Amino acid sequence: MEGTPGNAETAALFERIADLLEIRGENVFKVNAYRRAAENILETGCPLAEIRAEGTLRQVPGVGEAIAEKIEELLDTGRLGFYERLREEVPESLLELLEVPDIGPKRVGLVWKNLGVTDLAGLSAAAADGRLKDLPGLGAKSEAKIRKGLEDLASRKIAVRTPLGVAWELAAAVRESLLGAPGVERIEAGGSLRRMKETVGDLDFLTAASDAEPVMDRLAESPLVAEVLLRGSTKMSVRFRGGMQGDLRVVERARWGTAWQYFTGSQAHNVLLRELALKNGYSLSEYALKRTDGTERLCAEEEEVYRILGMAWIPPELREGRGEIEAALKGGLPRLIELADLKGDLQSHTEASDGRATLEEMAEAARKRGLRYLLVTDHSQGLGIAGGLSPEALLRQVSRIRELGRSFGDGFRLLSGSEVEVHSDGSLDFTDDLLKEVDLVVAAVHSALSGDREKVTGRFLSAVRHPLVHILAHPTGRLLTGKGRTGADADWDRVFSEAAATGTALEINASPMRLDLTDTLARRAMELGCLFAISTDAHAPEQFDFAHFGVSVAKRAWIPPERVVNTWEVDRLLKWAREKPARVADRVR
DNA sequence: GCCGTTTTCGGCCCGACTGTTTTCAGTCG
Repeated sequence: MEGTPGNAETAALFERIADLLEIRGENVFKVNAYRRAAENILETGCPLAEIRAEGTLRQVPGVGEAIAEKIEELLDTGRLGFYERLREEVPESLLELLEVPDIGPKRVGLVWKNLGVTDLAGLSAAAADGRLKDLPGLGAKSEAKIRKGLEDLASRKIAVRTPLGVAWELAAAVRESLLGAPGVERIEAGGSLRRMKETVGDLDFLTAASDAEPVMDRLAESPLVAEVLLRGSTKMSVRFRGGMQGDLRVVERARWGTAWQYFTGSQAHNVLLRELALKNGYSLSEYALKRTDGTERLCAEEEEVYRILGMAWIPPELREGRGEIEAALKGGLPRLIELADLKGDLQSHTEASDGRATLEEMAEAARKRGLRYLLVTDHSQGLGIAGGLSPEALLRQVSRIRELGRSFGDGFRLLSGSEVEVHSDGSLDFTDDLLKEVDLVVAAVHSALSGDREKVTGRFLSAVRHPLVHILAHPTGRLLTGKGRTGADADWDRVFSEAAATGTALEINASPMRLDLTDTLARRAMELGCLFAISTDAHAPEQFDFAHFGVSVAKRAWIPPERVVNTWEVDRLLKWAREKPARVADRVR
């Protein structure tokens, strides 16, 4: 590990410690304490170093005396003695065994201590030799399942996590195919898909039906399904073609509320809610709120579950155990942004650069969706791979947009803009004189994102401080699809603080391949007082449909509508844009 | 290891499914 670890690295380290302790056979509550601390550290947007400087480490939920000391050691030295001693005792290569289906920490400990297995190759050999079936608690069937699990893992049939956009489409197709099954009253997807997490582990479907068998049969026979993994009387698991796993649960309609609440998660949210239920004299499960005397209160809708526990219904995007229950109990849930709040879109491309449709087609598509304005932001010349516009081409487009602008009778406004490249020295790809010709400027860093942290941060800072830059496009540059691309490692607290001070909006790019800013970074930016722009980055008319993904990121970041500049009327938006130079001047003074 | 509007000690969410089992452990969510 180089330098001081960030929150994500620290959380990952505590997760590893939890796994290693569990394999060793440590008390499960102690193990869970590390996991809970890891979760909360990961969800905290504020860097641990800063929390420590404020002396409030112990106020992070799940961080007590022992874990706080470990965090301090990590921050001071970049190392953790406790972890280094632990890994000497428990081989770290054992962690890869946890990826195998039907293998958990107990069985890893079992094969390690009894057979001397320390990695996947060793487990494969033991399974092939028939040495697993003689272990206590295992038999021939378990050995066969493990052998199959190892094969599936090796042939990559098992998907890790799937980008939200991909999972979304599969879920819609599955839901559609199950809706017509006999006896089905309602069917919805829950889990991380409903919470709109940027990647989805598996698809969770909940069905209200008088009879579970027909809908299970329907799923089992679906052409989308590659394999049925298990099937009981109310629960079934499948693997879809492509590798995603899916779970189907069937409940009575009268129990829908508790079931959907449970099936939506997150696990951390559910645990907290169930603990709260216990304090109120209830045991909460997917079936009911049960009094200690055994009587049940059924909830047909989620609202009732939350109401009985003394709070308003919590939007799924907030259910991550990040303080939403405390806020709801105090009546302090934020007013979240909704899709209908968006009045315009502030990043779009036409065939002039790398888009697939004309200016007119894009404008028409935006107008049809009820938007009041659209900012056209074709790439600047420096991004040759995307057919960036020359200064002359941009000027031609600006005058064309002004002409077209008069043709919309209903007040729809087509705005001229540019997605201008930020060079490696922090300068922009177009001159100030040219940029003054457009209504709004979106600045983007597309190259050398993985460079030196200080240098990368400097580029973002120059972009944000520029008097003519209004929005910072897809700030981290990460990509979720294909091989993916990790986002830039910058000092985001500095970038966000500067954006807040200069009134520069940070883009939440709604394209499902980007979702950038991420929810946690957006929440940190929110705390630091930033403005945002939720933009689809549409390269074709149908891509305006991406907007709801961006809205969900904003919800997950607890962002209210007034912080999002494209919820504003166009006049206010343009006034804000014109005042950027004055804000920068004030900042420097 | 964490935590407290009954607790600074003694708890720590709840259940389905499978396989190995004479009553339950392990995995998963």
